[in-house]
Amino acid sequence: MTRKSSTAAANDTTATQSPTSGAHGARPMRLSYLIGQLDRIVSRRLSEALAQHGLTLPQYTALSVLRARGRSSNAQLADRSFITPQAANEVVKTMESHGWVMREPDPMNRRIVLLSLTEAGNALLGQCDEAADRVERAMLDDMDTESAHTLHALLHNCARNLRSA
Amino acid sequence: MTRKSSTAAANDTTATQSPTSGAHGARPMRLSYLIGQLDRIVSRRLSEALAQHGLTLPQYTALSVLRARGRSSNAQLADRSFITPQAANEVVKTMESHGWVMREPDPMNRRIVLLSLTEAGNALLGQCDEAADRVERAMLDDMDTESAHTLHALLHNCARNLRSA
DNA sequence: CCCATATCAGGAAGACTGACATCT
DNA sequence: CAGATGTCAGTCATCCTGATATGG
Repeated sequence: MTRKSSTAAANDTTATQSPTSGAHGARPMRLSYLIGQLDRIVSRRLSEALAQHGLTLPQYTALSVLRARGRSSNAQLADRSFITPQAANEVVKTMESHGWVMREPDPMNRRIVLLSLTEAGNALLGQCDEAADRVERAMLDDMDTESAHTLHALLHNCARNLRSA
Repeated sequence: MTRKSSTAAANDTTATQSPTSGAHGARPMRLSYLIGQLDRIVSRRLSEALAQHGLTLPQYTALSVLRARGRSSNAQLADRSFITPQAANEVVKTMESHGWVMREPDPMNRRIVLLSLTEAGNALLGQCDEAADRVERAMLDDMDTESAHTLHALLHNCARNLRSA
């Protein structure tokens, strides 16, 4: 029984008024709060789904990045996964031992190790995509295709704005 | 200099084709990926901004929830912050020692401890709101008010769908 | 007896900073 | 020598699971 969003609202003694802040109750939560909340829920759902296939969320992210961008150095992978090169290296080491990714020296630069998906990694990724699709479909639920597309564009825009800032 | 989204694209050896996956290059990243990415960036920015006021992101979240919802039990706070009661308790203990939140026994149920903002906590929260506003303004940047409102609604909808599922 | 709440204890996963060697 | 990369080591903040005690 892992935190099933319980029955918390049971004993809702909902103080009619806070002692310090004058007005509350209908105050809209800020965007950063909603983003964090949603990420928490999605990550949890996704992790549960991926666990059935034997991999973690960071691993799934790395595999997705490698498929989308093709051969990448560890530094590139880290940058695109928004984690540190050290953290990315940890993930890669584990996945290489499982035979999901390959590491081969860059013919152009002996200092760089290029990473890419193996056949096994690509196949596993395909299976996990289905699991991820199920989670996202549940998330979108009633929303139409256009709304989903709008959300995609808005999120992308927000990330771009903050990255360039 | 902490990971300034570096100059990674420098040595872009961009393999013209992945060895395993046939087609890639323009594959759109899935929503869960974008959500995670954006949360990472926002959290980092927000944490930096909040640090100047002496508090962490989980603390800011807890203070915000307490202001928005009024007196709450630790269990309620945890549920609304999407963390475990134990984690919430950790945050509360620290904040109580700083004098930002008050703990008083529920007159209706001696087992429950009600949490609420102190004057100091409310004042500090107000200062941090300004810092958070700056981050969100940078995030929205060129987007108009309507887009921001749309994003807010969509995120809220997604979270609701997954929570009820 | 059963459930919810609060809280203590232990521990695991992730990410960060610092340091160092190698290569361009 | 400067810049970029990969990697090892240490550390830390956050969150989790497990267990206990108490109240409704």
